[in-house]
Amino acid sequence: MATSTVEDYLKQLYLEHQKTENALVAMGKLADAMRVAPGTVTAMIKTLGESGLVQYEPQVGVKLTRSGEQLALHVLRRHRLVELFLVKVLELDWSQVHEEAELLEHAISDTVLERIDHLLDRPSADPHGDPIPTAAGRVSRIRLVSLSKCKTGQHARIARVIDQGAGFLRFAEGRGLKPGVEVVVEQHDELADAVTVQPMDQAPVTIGTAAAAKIFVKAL
Amino acid sequence: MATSTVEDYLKQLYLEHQKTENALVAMGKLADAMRVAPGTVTAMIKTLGESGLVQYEPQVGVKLTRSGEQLALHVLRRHRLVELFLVKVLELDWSQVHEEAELLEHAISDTVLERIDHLLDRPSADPHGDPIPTAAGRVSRIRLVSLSKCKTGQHARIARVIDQGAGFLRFAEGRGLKPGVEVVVEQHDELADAVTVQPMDQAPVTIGTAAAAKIFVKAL
DNA sequence: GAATGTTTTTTGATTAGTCAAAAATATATT
DNA sequence: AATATATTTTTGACTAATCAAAAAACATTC
Repeated sequence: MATSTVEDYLKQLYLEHQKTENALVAMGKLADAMRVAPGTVTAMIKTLGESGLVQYEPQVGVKLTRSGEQLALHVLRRHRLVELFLVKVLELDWSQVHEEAELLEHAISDTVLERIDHLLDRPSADPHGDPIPTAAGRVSRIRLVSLSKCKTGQHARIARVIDQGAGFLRFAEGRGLKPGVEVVVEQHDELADAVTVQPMDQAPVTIGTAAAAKIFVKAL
Repeated sequence: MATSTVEDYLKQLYLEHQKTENALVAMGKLADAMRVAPGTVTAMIKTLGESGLVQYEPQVGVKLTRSGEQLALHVLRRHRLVELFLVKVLELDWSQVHEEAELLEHAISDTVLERIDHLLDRPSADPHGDPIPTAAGRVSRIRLVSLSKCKTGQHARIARVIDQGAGFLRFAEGRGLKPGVEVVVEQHDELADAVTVQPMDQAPVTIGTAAAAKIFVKAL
């Protein structure tokens, strides 16, 4: 059985790998993500390499093997199902659930996970719009477009918000910017580095492109 | 913050202390309960003593201090609320929930615990009838009588089953012997070492006094 | 291409939790 | 009481995960 520390390394490695478009993940990046000293990562990655969970290229970086990826996806599945469960059943705020799920993801058995999945009617995304891997370890890879790339006049539906920070999430929710909401891009001004969107039945909001880049939509 | 190992020692110490009618708990007993070598317990108890969580009498035994007890009760509260939650909301079988709760009890935040408590409408007992300590660390101490002490003809309601083993619990459930069920003691034969009870609307069951001793009732 | 800076690895140490086996202590039995 | 048995403590060792700081490797810049 993988310890919860190992599960965290694999999960974080998976997420970094995604972020950097499938390149090897640098040790420093992983150290930051894990909030751990660089030397600790080197040591850990070596042992994960010996267990066949990662492929390690000294001085270059590291990536998951297939079995490491399967394990990472299983952790991610638990994390995301738990998040949705916390929002839907226990009515926590979406800005809180990431932290809670960080703990619970290591303590949920397959039996309980299956019950949650069933209760939520086999959902495919968590409250932030992040896809929930299947029990078999498959992830739907729908291509979405970032709000920061939308043209003026675009009509779309928010599908995903990529920021687990409570601050940003509370802000977004307060302005009506959460998954499921329909929006119209009122104005995208490259020079002003800003996007103005109008969520359905809400006041228009203007946000910088850095913030807009964290919100992904599906064109309508 | 107490590690989950420390939480387990405190919880087990509390339970053993109950079992042995408030005597100091012998190191060997704790070692058995924790499924750990005796020397390990000695070492652990010493450090718990230094943290002021237990009072340790070398060569004699150990018991919780007030602050250790408060912590133990908080763990027990999580454990029992989780058990009830698993049965009521996720519809697990009462014979499974103890094992699951062993894991989850260390991963539930106060926020989540409060939501569960609210959802279940501030329950006072878990699926086995074990009392759920309040958030302030108070436990209701209702005195119940064991089925093994009941006289022939006694009419009573099952209130608690003290055995976390899946085997016994499945057996008991199959025979209608679970908390809430009304029973009549058809016959208590001291010489035969057996008790025959008839659960409401079920066939009568005859069980040995050792088994009957694990079932507690409230006289009606 | 030598000097400077950044990243990664190595080294030596630390903490929590554990075990096996030896030593000490307490309890029972003749 | 003297011996045998059981329990507890001590000792030395191990694993997983971590850090700080020195060393090595790589990258950048003048």
